[in-house]
Amino acid sequence: MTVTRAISRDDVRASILQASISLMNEGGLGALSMREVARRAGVSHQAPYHYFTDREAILAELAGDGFDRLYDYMVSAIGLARNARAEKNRALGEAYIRFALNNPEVFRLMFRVEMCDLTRYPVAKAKADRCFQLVADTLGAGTASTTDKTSPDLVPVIAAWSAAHGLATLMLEGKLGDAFGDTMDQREEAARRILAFTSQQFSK
Amino acid sequence: MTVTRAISRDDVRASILQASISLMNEGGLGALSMREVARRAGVSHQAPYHYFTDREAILAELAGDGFDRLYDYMVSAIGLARNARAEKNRALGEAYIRFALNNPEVFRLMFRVEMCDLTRYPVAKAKADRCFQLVADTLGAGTASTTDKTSPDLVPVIAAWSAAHGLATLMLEGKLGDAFGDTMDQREEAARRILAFTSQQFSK
DNA sequence: CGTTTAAATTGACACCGTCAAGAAAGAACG
DNA sequence: CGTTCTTTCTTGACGGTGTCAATTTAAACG
Repeated sequence: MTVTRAISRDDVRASILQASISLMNEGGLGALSMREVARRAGVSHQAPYHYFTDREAILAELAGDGFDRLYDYMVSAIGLARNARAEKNRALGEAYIRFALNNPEVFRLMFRVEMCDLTRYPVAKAKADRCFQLVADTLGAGTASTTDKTSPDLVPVIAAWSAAHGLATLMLEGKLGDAFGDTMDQREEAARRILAFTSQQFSK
Repeated sequence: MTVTRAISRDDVRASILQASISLMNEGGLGALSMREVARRAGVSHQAPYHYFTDREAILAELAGDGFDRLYDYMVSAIGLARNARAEKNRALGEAYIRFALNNPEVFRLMFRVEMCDLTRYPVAKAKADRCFQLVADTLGAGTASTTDKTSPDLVPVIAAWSAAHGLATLMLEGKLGDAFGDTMDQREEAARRILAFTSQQFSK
């Protein structure tokens, strides 16, 4: 009945994931190789295959974690915001962008289909869907035909989501140059300004 | 004085690029390997290194081509649009998204800094900047403090650009699911609707 | 022609992801 | 205790990659 073991199966799995995370954050997703992960976790180069079917399965797990963290970011931001629709929406967008800027590599991973195709990883997909549902529920809370909950008008929701996602992406990839400063604080402040403008326009 | 040669140096270079393009379009950027490119171009595995310093240099060239094509997309769309600011803006956004959907792989390449860091490829960077300038000039043409051409207010420009870019990205990566249909026409039509909404909101 | 210089090739190295087979270790049972 | 069985891990191999180095081929020039 295996009560106490020096190092449990879960420990190895966790150390593999931990190695993957630090590798991703240090050298980007390109530096996350199966063999280097194994090396860092102190196991043989094949051991990770006993916990993940292949490299993409590890990425899917990391992406899933990312969606969980993004969810927390957004929930807490919504909770803190003043109780007006426009305020909630603005807070949501800011949280989205803050997450992206603070976790660039995992954000990339979460939104690049060729890196891990979430349709093949149901649990990660569920975590992603939970995020999208939260976005839709929050942004769509005051839309025209929202009386029937079954099919709210997705157009305004996706429009707003696109605005936040596009801004996050462009900043992440350095496409906005240093027009808004180069420190993290300056970038976040710029993002806030741009998002405030969008949010204001979208509030009629 | 080398007048006519059976196959010129430029021919080889062009065939290498052509192989790269077809490889990218067939199997994605991951399928674009130095050796496979060489194989397709009918040269040795090392020959491409006489024309491009490394893999990233090829990608930079492809990205540059992409920006040129995007520029053409946008210019022609602006030219066709009715002569009102809102119409031009809408046409610009539609062209942007049409390009992304029609050229997914090169669009990804153009906006992923770890694939080719444009700061290290000045000619490609210039082509990119030309695009961004066109966007800024078009979108910023009627902004509040646009009297002084030196520093127009970038906030509305980037807000609108983000909206289009985010929509393109989300569609490209399949994050919008099949909520808007799965054929190309349906997707484009959906993009038009969403963009129309955004554009309308941004027009006050 | 020979000589010089550029171009292209072959070969090697260190990685990578992953399949396959074997070793080690532990649990179950007599 | 020993034996068997099963799960866990390792070692080894294969074909692929990007790229450096040395070498061969081809072109240009005198």
